[in-house]
Amino acid sequence: MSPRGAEKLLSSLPKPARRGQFSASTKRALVEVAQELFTTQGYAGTSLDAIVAGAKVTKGALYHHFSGKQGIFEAVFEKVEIDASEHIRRALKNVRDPWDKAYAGLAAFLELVQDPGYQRIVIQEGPAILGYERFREREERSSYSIVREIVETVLGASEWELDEGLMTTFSQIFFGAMTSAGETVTNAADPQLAA
Amino acid sequence: MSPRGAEKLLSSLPKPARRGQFSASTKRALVEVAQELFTTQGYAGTSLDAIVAGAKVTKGALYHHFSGKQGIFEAVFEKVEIDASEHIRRALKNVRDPWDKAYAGLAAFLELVQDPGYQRIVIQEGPAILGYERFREREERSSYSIVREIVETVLGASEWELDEGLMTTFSQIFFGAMTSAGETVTNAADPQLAA
DNA sequence: TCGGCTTCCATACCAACGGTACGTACTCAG
DNA sequence: CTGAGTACGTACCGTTGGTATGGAAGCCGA
Repeated sequence: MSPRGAEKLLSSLPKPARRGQFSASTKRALVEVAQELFTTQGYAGTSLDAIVAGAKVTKGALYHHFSGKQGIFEAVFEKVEIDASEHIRRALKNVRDPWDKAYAGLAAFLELVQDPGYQRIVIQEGPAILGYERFREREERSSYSIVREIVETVLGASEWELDEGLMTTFSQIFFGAMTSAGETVTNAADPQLAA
Repeated sequence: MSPRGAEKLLSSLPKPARRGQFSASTKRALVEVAQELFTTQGYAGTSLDAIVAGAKVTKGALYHHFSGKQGIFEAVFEKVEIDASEHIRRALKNVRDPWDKAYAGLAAFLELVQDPGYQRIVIQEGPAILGYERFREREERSSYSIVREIVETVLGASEWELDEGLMTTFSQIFFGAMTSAGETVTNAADPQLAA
């Protein structure tokens, strides 16, 4: 029954759909659909065909804007991280006291790791897809830098002498602890202990 | 043109290779080759054809012993984790003092995360392949349980009153911190600070 | 306004992959 | 000797990521 030949000529009006005037938004549409699918189905479970179908375009469009599957994942990853750091910075906006700031940041972070999108794309699949090096690199430019910032503020407010390298180390360890703590379902005892 | 019938009568005997008497070792051979390839090429970069070629068998054999690609990865993952916990337990064997024990365990763990195999299979690709839940589950049964053990010893030796839930939380956070600390290339300052 | 260049995208197609169906050689209990 | 079960091999399929080709729409200098 060779399925070859007689295709879906009935494809209806192929729809110019999005052309020309929508050209710029095509990229955004692709990223949004990809984010949704990557979050729900995972990276391997999401096919490019599914992405382009959801965005109402074809693979030609995808490969025009991105380098490939990794490329569009990277774009999604970046978007998620940007949203994340914005989320945290919003929570820190109106807090002045260093310790309160640390607490607010921690609370916001714990909210973050609760989000399925962040969890799957950043924590779970990020390292495997981007490679560990690039993953850490990205992380440092977003959430970690915030942690570092807060640690600096807190330690700077105290009267301890602060060694540069020591502070970096402390930030990293504390960041790891926070991630781990966030993973355990946020029971109320955690923040107090971590603090 | 039913391909049924006239098959490859010319199949020649392509080497019985490993049959019958090696039957049990076939599984081990597959796991070993898979471990090597997963470590060097990564999960996605390793094809089943490459694995079975390296083990001198065919896909039929692989699918006889394992449920699929995920199945054989899981076997490799398990092996790596077992080797890892053995590595740590060996380092703890002759140490009696609680604090020395903690230090020895930490040193062994830092050695561990330096190993490319552990790094790639467990840290990097493990979560993405097995899913985060199953990954954590496995982790808890191996390295984490050791941490917990040590923490219990140390805190038990001190004169602090120890709350069960609090100790669990502390163990988890400390475990996260250790992982994070291990990730930063082991500079000599780390162990002292963590202690 | 006309050709050429670039951006943006659709269509057709391919090689490779994971997975399956089925056949076959071997072992062993009865 | 025979039947069931194990341990594979082989051919094949559907889907996938990726590419080659080319066409329509907008700038753009002449």
